[in-house]
Amino acid sequence: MISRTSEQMFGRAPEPSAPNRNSDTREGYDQRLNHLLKIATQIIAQVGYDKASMRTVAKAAGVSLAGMYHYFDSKEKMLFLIQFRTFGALLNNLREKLIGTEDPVEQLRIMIRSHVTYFAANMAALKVCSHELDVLTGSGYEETFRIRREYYQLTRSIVDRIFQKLHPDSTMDRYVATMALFGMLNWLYRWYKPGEDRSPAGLANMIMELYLNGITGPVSEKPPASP
Amino acid sequence: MISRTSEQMFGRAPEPSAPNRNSDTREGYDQRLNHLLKIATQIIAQVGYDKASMRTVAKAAGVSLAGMYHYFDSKEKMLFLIQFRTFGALLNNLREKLIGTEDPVEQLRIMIRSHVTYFAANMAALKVCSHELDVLTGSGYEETFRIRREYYQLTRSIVDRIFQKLHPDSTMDRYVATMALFGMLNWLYRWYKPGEDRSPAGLANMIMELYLNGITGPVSEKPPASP
DNA sequence: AAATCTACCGAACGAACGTTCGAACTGCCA
DNA sequence: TGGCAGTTCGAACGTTCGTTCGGTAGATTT
Repeated sequence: MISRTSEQMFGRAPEPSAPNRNSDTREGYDQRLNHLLKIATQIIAQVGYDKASMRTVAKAAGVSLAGMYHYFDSKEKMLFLIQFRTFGALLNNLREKLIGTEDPVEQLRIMIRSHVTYFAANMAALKVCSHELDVLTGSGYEETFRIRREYYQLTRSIVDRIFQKLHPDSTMDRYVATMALFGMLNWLYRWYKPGEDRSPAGLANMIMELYLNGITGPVSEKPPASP
Repeated sequence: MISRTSEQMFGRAPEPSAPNRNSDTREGYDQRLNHLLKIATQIIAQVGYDKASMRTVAKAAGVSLAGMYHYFDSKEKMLFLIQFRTFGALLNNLREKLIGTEDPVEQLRIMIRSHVTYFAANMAALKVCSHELDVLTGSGYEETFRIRREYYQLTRSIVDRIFQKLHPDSTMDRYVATMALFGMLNWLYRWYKPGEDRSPAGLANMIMELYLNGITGPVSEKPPASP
């Protein structure tokens, strides 16, 4: 495979400086790459990274086995692309939605709603991200880890400010409190099945209520109804 | 392997009816089996089920590759034994500790403390149980699933009674509430590292507080200090 | 002493895996 | 028209895997 690291990372190929070659080629390439990644994501989510062979993915995508290696240096790089894009989108999503809100409790609501919504819309990708967290090695691992750490720190800073505001003297370990939230969220892929009776928006509201008030606390006023 | 299903499942060999053969043989067998399971648990927890080859486990345990199959029908049966024993111990543990307590909130405290304590004492085994949940197939899967379901239903009934007592009109989905708790608990293996500053008992107390009161709720009175 | 049983092992088998190689086919520019 | 770069593929290579087979050593039973 030709070196095109930065394009692969983001799935973009603006490349404004290069001689403006016919964009059909590049667009076709990216479209095909996205298709392969999508299929690979579904299969890895279903059977796990180790049992998802390149042969299986190739067959499901309608490509020869060797053809896969035109798009991916290796199987691990393929997983890297899935995780890098998903984590990146998750982080960007959250950053955008947080703009303009200062109240930390409201920020936390936004964070939970944002995460659950993205999860519900990309269940396979987030399952791969949650379940195959430590498969990557070397620089691939470090690169995804960097995004995850930013996502964590963003959330952690919100949790910190909530405690600072409401319970400045609490001995609660804020690391534990943040990880408990991620536990609720990252475990979703194990049990959540979308259905009429349990919409993503309703799920997000319940997790918000649980994390903010607990199960013995006061029932919070109903948040603005969402469809 | 000779059929000895029930003994293997529980690691016991009472066998009172059989002619009382020299128990050294049986005890030696069970001891060796436990040793192999312990090593296998550590390795699977470290590298995952798929990448933990029978060769690696055999070498680490000081047994030949073929020797492993004197104790296990197959690699999958080996994993089954690990999960079956761990889930079984977890469930029995909880049932015992729940005896004599009626207040559902206190019962939930016991459940969380029991789970976290067992987790801290058997981190590798519980990691294998949380992470390789859907590796087993057929009857092996169903058998472990049965225990997990009992563990869930026991917890769920406690959650139900708490809502019934404190918030009988709440629209909170109790399934979601129960799964959120399991999310907090089952995600522990991803981040918790034992240390002086974060003891298992302290961790259990924090999770209790988070799940009961949330992060905006009232700071609950300090529970009886534990060392 | 002979027969039986348990515990264990070296060596091999067949399958599946990730990856590579050389050759086709395509469309584009000189 | 010729050549070049991008794309795809069949076939193979080397490795690793779970599992099996035949056999040995020692203890126990007959």
